[in-house]
Amino acid sequence: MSEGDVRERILAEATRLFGEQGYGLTSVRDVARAVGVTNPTLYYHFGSKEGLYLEAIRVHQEAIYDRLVEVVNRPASVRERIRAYVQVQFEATAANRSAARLMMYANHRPESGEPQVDMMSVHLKMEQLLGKLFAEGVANGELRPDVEVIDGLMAVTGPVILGCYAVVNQLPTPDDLVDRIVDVIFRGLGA
Amino acid sequence: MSEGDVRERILAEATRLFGEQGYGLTSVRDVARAVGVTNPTLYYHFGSKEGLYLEAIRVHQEAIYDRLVEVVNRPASVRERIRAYVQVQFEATAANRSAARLMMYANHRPESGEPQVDMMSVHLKMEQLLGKLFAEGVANGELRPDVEVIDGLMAVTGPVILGCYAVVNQLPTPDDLVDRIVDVIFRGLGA
Amino acid sequence: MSEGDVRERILAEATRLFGEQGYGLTSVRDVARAVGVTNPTLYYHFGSKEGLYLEAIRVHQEAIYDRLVEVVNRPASVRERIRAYVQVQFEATAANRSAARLMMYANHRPESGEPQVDMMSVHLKMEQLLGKLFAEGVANGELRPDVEVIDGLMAVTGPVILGCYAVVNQLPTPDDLVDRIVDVIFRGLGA
Amino acid sequence: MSEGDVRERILAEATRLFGEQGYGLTSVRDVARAVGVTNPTLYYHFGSKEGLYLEAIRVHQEAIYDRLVEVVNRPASVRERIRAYVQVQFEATAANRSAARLMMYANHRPESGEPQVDMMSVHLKMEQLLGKLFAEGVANGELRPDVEVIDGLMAVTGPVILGCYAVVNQLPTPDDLVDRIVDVIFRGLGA
DNA sequence: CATGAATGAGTCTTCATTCAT
DNA sequence: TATGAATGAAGACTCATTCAT
Repeated sequence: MSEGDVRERILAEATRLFGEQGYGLTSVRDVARAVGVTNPTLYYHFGSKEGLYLEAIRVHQEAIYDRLVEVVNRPASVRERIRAYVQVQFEATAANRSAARLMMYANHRPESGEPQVDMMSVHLKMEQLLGKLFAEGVANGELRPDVEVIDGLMAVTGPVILGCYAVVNQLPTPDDLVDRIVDVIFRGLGA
Repeated sequence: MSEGDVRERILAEATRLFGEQGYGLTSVRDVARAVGVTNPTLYYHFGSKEGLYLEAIRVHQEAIYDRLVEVVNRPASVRERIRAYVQVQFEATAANRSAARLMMYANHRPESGEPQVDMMSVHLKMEQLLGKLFAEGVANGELRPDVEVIDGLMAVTGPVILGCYAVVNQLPTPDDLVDRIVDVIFRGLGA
Repeated sequence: MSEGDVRERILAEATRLFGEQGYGLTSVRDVARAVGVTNPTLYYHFGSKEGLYLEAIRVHQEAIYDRLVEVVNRPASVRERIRAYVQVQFEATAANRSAARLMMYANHRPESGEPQVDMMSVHLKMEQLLGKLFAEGVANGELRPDVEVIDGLMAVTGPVILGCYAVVNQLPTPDDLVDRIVDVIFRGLGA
Repeated sequence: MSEGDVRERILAEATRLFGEQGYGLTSVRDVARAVGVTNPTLYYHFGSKEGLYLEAIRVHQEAIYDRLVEVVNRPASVRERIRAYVQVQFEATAANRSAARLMMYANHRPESGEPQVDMMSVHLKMEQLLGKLFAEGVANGELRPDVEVIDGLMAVTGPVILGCYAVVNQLPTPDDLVDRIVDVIFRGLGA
């Protein structure tokens, strides 16, 4: 029907269904039916169920990573950039809950039986991104001089995951969640 | 037949396999074979695949929650108890990686197609646990007076999840991880 | 619980369930659960599912045949006895729809795969019963002299089956159904 | 593969097996094996075991009803048409005993547990068919003026069922069965 | 590009039955 | 008498995948 965007529509439905139901419980026919094409059409475009799954993940991984890179390289204070880093992830999650759920799903995938997604390399890339930011912060005095990458990861990525979890599952979140998180990241809880 | 209650052995193998492979890709026969019983025996004891899954989760939820309650009610400073709270979760994770993986899996489950596990109620109970701790800390001056529950959750639970993720996936973690986390929780990253 | 009538209660529930659901779709556990005993108890009393089925049928076959014998041997006109013969079957059907359904079910059983119930011998016995009645009628001038058994069977048993079918399935039937049937049996439809 | 439409061959074997063994004791695999195709092929064409069963019944219901309509609308006396009505049913039964057995089976089905076949609507349609015939007969003086539909049904359908039962089960029947039945229908048994 | 038809392997689940207690 | 626990066999059904068209 609609020109050559069949591929895109398959990816969109696959993202939605893999995210909603998981890999094992989403059948190739589920996806085909949702798109309105027949079964072999999917195989024509993606080769296998696994290929479709991996491609759906890859597309979204790439999209969000690109946005994070852009944010981290902005000319702004480290605090402002950390804030933007958190915000971008929340916004991306809210904008496409299915895709976000799929990423979470892939991250916490079982250690066998499902397609092995290369989440580690993207984690490392994001770690490098944050690491650079922390180093800048330490250098320009915005951060404590003894802050190491591991500390920053715990302080920043932990709350991000929690927040995304809440958004994906539509749990109530305060309006000023991002500011609260940044505040805690910088000041801690201690008196 | 062999030693050990059959029911317990089924639960143990189910925990392992559901954790390793996920719900959808673990077959009832997988579990039965691992235990060394036949298929209907599982149905005799748990009624269905879903019943087995839910029971496996329930048992471990309960076990860890009980330990957390004990730790939070100890006579010690809030800082020490937060430290113990974090440590208990890491230890439990390391002690039974399969069960921990299963809990993570259930937490990040797809929103349909798999058994609906009541993770929310246990989350709320743990939130209350931490909330009480934070209130104590604010009252006795260990915590900043403006700390609210949401802040504490982000600061504490976020790093806990990240750490458990690392332990479950056997990623390298520093020996002093718990101390680093507590330090960041209390002092933040800011200069 | 209740003394020695366990056997009777099993038979009653078996009759009901076999009648309602058929042999193939009624499980031994269905019956056991309905009675409130465990599975092996049924085996203790009846040896097998097939034994239970056959016994349930036998009991009801016997009961209705005895009543028919009694009716046919009454000192009355042939017409009155045919009327009673029809009425007894309708009454027995209405009194225990489950049992009646079971008898119908057994009669129209598939020719393989289910326990072979000896319906033929009871049919023959009832044929003899009616045959005697018809002979009497021919002899005493109540029936046409050329009436043979086959004619009588068609005229009498056909409507009886139809009527029982209606009663079992709770279809509406006229109040004077029996009289109408007897009238048609004797006078036919022709002008 | 082999000649003949696969769908038709499945229907034929399904009719035979459901008729011979009943619904509950006929497995999908039985049918597939008899046709020489694999299990999912049946699902591809009929969606479910129930769908196959209902379709098999529907096809034969339709076929016989069409023939009865044709017979009843012939230009002939009411008696001749009733004779043809009876004969058609016997012939159809003898021509395809499996299908006839299936129709009987479906008619006397248990009231739960098996697919609900809509036998009632076809019964009503046949009742209308006969009703029209009876009304004609009363109008043109072939039938007694006080004959109502219920009388006719009992007199005609009863013997038809008995006769079909005999044919299906290959019991001995006299050569002039149809004439005997018509004779009894019109003249009754009475002197 | 796309499909209608087909399949081998596997899914969860239930069955009638048994046996030590 | 009755049961708790277990089983081998079979049930209906779905899966990812293929191939001729």
